[in-house]
Amino acid sequence: MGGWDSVYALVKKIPRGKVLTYGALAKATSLPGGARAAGRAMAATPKGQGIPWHRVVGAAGKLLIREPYASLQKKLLASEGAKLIESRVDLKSCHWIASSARRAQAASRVARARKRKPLRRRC
DNA sequence: CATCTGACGACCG
DNA sequence: GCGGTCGCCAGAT
Repeated sequence: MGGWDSVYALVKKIPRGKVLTYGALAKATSLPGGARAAGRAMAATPKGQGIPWHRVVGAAGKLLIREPYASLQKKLLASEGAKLIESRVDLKSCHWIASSARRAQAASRVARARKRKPLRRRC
């Protein structure tokens, strides 16, 4: 195993309905080898660990993985409310940045306050 | 031990 | 916006 634990940890931290690009992920975790390493990390994602691997997409929000994972990812993202356009995700509204976790937290709080109801958590 | 293969991204035409 | 090339690295055969 490599230092991919930090990668998985960060992926787990991605808010529902948001996505992170391989490049950003690699950068955020200081992964050597860049985006490719992030991709490998995802490919090697241990199943049953509750890791939302589907929230990790390509540079332009494009879904790069192939079947059968592709359809599954689409399905999961769609169920989370992510803006899906064919095989892409609208980063404009769904891109999440680890650096702005603080801000995202605030946004999350707002969303929660808006509903005032316990939002059913998936995954 | 040598080689191949990929869940990538930046660049170029 | 799309497709081809190159660099990069780890795991599989």
